[in-house]
Amino acid sequence: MEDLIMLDHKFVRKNIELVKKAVADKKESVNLDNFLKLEQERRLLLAQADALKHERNVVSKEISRLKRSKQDASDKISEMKRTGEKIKELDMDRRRVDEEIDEILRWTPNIPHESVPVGKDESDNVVIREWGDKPNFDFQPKPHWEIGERLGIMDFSAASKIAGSGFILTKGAGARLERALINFFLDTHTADHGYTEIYPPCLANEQSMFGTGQLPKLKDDMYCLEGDKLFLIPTGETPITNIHRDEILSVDRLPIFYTALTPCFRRESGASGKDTRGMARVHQFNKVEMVKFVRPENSWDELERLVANAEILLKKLGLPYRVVKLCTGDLSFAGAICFDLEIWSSGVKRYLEVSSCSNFVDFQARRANIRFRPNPKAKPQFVHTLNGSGLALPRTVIGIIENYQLEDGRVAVPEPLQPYMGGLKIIE
RNA sequence: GGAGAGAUGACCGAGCGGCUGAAGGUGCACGAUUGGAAAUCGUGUGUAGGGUUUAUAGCUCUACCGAGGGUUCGAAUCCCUCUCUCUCCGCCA
Repeated sequence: MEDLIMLDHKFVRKNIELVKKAVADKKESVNLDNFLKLEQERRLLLAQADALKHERNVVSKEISRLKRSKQDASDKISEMKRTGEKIKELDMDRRRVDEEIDEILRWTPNIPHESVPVGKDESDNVVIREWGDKPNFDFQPKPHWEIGERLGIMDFSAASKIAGSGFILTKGAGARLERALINFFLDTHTADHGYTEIYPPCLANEQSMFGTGQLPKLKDDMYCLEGDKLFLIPTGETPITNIHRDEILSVDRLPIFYTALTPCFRRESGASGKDTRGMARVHQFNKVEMVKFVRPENSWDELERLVANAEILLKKLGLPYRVVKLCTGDLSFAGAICFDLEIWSSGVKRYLEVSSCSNFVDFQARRANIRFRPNPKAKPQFVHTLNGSGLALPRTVIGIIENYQLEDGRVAVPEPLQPYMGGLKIIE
């Protein structure tokens, strides 16, 4: 993979103002003026080296001809020896410049879609729509950790004994509730929405992490096995999207829809002190992810359907939620646009993000080199990739426990989950 | 973990210092044949970067035979390192 493609050179060069704006709006810091300078230098070095290589190719053929007819070629050989050294120098210079350019491009984020509101952080996100009513209790609703510990279905002290703070342990009906949700989600996506279920590796190498855009920016947010150069995946998006890395997909295979349950590992290093109680923000959690590979012209429609595929789960579960469009400052490095689904949870009295649905357009496809051929004669083109959670588990569990809690501390099981819980209607 | 074999274009597979951007086949596209199809025959068919250009057209140059480095006037071919795959042995859920 010597030639990793981020945003491509030409595009950045020709759309420098657009890229600069994206960098500023996403609050990244990338020196794009330096890019222009280096890019120019690169082209110059390349032209010089190419000219010399051309000469070498021509003369080498001549040497071969002379030798075959038993003629002397020694002055041509010594001339080419010098040319070879010159080429080596130019190539080395160019490689140095390439490395600097790539470093800049590696840190250049995807360009937000024009419809994305410019804003500094989550306070500038825009609520698109809301669904369902927040439950009305005639008692004081409790947070999930109180309910969970009293019912004996969550054990936070055991989890921290085993691994440390920020880890969770569920048991009995609590563990089963999560498993029920997982099955409900996967069954719905595979049976109703046309996704193929995958179970991928949950460790991934550097290249995969780069492909989906976690590297280089999020290096410190991930768990890394130094000795093996592997990362624990922070999301299922990483292994699933990388299934087709470095492939040219035949057009009749598109669109491809995958869904997968994976654990997600996050160091949450910048988040200490936030949501420390309970299971709203933890180092390891399960998530069912949906990933799509589509033709570019379809990706906006596919995004709408992706969001709908996640929303239907919340509707079926009867969890009140809102759909939020992220502003530029809250949008991920790789995203062109992103809708978050946030459920209202009565105990913590907050909206909790349970899904993020993004269109990456061709950004991940470039980095991971995932292409398709629109027709047999056409040049390969980058696909568009999308992904969204459907859904993140611990927070959905929170929503159910807190919104379905009863005054006596028991918890009702939403109807669609009951078959997955062996008919259980109430957790007590 | 030990021993061996291998990695070549969309795919399969030859080549093992110059005449190879790469034989042959499959697939695909176009054409011929057919009432239509199959079969057959013919032609074509890689990717990326630079230059030129209104152009992702054309022309031209360069690079690419797992990745990185080296030897050489010249490397798919020789040498070194790494990664991955397969076979056998050992070990283990």
